[in-house]
Amino acid sequence: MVRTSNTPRAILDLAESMLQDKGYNGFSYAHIAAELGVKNAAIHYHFHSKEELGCAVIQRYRDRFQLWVNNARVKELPPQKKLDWFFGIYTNLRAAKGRVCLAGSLETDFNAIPDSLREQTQSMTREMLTWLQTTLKEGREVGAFQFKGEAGAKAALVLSSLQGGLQIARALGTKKFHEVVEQNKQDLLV
Amino acid sequence: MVRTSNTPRAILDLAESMLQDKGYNGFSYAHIAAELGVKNAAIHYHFHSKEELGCAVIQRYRDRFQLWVNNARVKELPPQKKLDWFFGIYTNLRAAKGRVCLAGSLETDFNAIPDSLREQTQSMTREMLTWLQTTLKEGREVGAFQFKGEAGAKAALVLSSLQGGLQIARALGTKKFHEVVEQNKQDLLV
DNA sequence: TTGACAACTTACTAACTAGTAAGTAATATA
DNA sequence: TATATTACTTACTAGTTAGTAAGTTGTCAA
Repeated sequence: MVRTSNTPRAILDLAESMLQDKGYNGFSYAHIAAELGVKNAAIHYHFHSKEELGCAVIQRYRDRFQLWVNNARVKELPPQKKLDWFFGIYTNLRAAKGRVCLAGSLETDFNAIPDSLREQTQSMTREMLTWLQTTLKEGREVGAFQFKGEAGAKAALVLSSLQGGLQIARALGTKKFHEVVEQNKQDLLV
Repeated sequence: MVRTSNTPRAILDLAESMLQDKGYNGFSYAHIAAELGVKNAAIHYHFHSKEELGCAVIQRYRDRFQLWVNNARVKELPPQKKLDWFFGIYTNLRAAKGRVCLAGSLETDFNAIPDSLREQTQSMTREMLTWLQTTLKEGREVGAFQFKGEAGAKAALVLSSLQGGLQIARALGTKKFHEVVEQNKQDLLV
């Protein structure tokens, strides 16, 4: 058979966007199959179970994130630029049909998803929070940021607000999300 | 038949806690019926459809919130006490088996719920945000709070972070939620 | 040219979903 | 005491869910 397209990747792309759009219990194999123009069983051929597919989506996201933050050029960026990039992830999600972040979607469905997805979600969230904490800490040390208390707590506040901001924007519009981003920046301003 | 209990209320209580636990697509009439020790159809007798039940849950929540914020005694509380009460809503949710707030749950499932629920969610979120904005504004005017920019934007940041904080705590533990609350307080400190 | 293999489709299952129609039993009211 | 009403149960439906088993077809390597 001619392999004109990368089906597993197309499935992952769709699963990721559907997770961000409707949540883990809001989409099915049938939805993915229909969108891709194949049959239900074709999805099962590439991803044995929905649980496996979900895990693969998060794993790919984690890999993408680590690849970026470990990139040599990125590491040399000034703290403000790093933070701008991070905020940009969420701004892009909001621009893409009002998606929410993977972490927010999976944590909200936390008690309705398989164990392995919970563990993946935990790792993903920890990795993002750790990076943000380090970036804020370094930023304050070089005088780029200003905030009271510990970097870990400020990172938790910033991450929570971005995650919640995407959700609130669904009810009250994109303007609310931008207010959250701008207020975060203003609060960090030296 | 003996009416020893208030079934509609028991259904609303269960539906609310299940919404906060598993999301709109994570619970069914069968779950509620089983928990209540009645049959599926008994739930339909009191709430014609799941959509109607969902709306009733949010409406009751909105009524409760408005009753509190419009209470004469509450209105005379100093801004810090008002804010402490508001934070307490979320702290109590976290303590109750790690529930998330209704707004966060419904906004995350926003594209997978009926229209009427979207409208209810919108109203609920607007009402909470409006109250928070007013409280922050008045608090700054009397010198109880300090923050840069407009009260609306700061309110959006605080509300987003509480909502997101409950979710992140599911993955990383209650400590993360408390960090979010304390950082919010510290950032508002005069 | 043959045979292995990848990437599917067809056809199915068991469990669950919201929702309905008709029947039943206890209680309140006339 | 008769009747109406409330609060259910029993029994069902049509649609959807994840998942499986067996068959099909195009491609490529030996």
